Amino acid sequence: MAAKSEETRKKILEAALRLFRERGFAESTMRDIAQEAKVATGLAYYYFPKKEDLVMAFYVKVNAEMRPKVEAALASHGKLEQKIRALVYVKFDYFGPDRKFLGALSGYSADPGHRLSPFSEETKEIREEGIAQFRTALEQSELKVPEDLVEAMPKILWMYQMGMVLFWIYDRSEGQRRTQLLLDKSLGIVVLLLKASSLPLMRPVRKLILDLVDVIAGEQSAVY
Amino acid sequence: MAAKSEETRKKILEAALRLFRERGFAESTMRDIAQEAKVATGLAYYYFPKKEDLVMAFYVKVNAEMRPKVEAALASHGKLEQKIRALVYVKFDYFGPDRKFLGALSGYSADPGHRLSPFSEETKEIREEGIAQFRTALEQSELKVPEDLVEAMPKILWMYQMGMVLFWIYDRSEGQRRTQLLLDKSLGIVVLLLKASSLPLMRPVRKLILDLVDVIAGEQSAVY
DNA sequence: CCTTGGACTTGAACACGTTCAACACAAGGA
DNA sequence: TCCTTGTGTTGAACGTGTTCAAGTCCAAGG
Repeated sequence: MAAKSEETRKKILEAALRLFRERGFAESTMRDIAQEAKVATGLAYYYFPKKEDLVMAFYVKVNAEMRPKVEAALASHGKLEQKIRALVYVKFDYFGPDRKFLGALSGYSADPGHRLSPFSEETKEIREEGIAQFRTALEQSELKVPEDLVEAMPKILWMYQMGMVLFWIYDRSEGQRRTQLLLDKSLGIVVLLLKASSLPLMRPVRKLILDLVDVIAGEQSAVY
Repeated sequence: MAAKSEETRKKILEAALRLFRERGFAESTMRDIAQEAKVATGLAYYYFPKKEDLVMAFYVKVNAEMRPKVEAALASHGKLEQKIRALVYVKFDYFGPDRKFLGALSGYSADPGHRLSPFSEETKEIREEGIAQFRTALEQSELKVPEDLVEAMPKILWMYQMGMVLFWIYDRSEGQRRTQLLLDKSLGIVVLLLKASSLPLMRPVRKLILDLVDVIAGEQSAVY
């Protein structure tokens, strides 16, 4: 009966997330987690071979739970700027209670070789989904994206979002005011640049940006 | 006799760096290091309370050793673009043999709360020195930097450099061609933007950039 | 009903970062 | 010369992530 197994796995994951939220990631021992789930230490490892895998599972879980909200954000009327803002805020809302716990991990975020990095092979699926959100937002908007930028643009916006989230995670200002400020000040420019990008005059600039995206994105992930 | 103590410290640090280079950071045990230095494990901790402190010491050491080369780079004739490039290359040259070992650590780089992060309180001195290098480069150049940007510009260039170094660390292409490409493609724009920044038309853009720098740099470091 | 194979579960054991109580030793001071 | 003080130095011990040999349990085949 696979259901039983699934049950156990869930029990362990929930115990882990409970402890992570209460005490933080580093402060929660695998022994603690197992005990909280009322199983032997080894069993936690049977389902989650590394402590990191618990985080990975958390990431997948939150991503799934966010999906409806994301769709709602995309379905809402409003200009592109509003939609981008809405997309970012969905993330803030969902990660909100876990901001501190995320901070403990996000050390890894810069290292594309690390499994938990948003740029890693293992997070690829989630990343693609995130990029697709921005593709949809762009398609829905009345904005005319130049042919040569169609592919890269969603990636760029996703990167922009990642920057915001990263900044937000480390933002110690009360209520993360600073992040809001940054978002307010930067989002306008981003959209402005997007609009300006289709000007004929901008052709060389586009070429340049694309080159940069190419160099940066080009196989610059996975195993180190 | 303080000299004896200093001697021991050096012996341990050298053993550590030797092992880090040979096997990598994670693969070198504190026990290994102590043994390589022919001392007890505890003694390594007497001089370097955390394994990280060995890395910190490495960072300080390299920074000091780089200084003459940096000065040479700054003293050389050439346009601003050449100097920036020269500054970046000094770093590549010095960190070259340790690129892999740096990769093992630089997970921390995104976390300003982590001691080893280039944005942390503990690396402040080294960071300031790095920023000063770009200040000098700017002063030496014939470029007229608008008054309101004088303070921020070196910081921006330093950030640009950090980006390049980070990219270089993770660049798995042969001889880090990709990084060279990125540098070639981006440096031109950077300097172009620098020049354009003094145009009267650019005043609002400058204001905006400064606001952004303010938000980002504003106390966004230190203890989490 | 017994057996067998595989999924599931256990707790002890290991390696590594780190801590710490204890000891060694040199330099003054009595 | 003995005592005191402080800097060096030692190795055992602790907590944590992780591994693993040894079960336990159960469904399916005989």
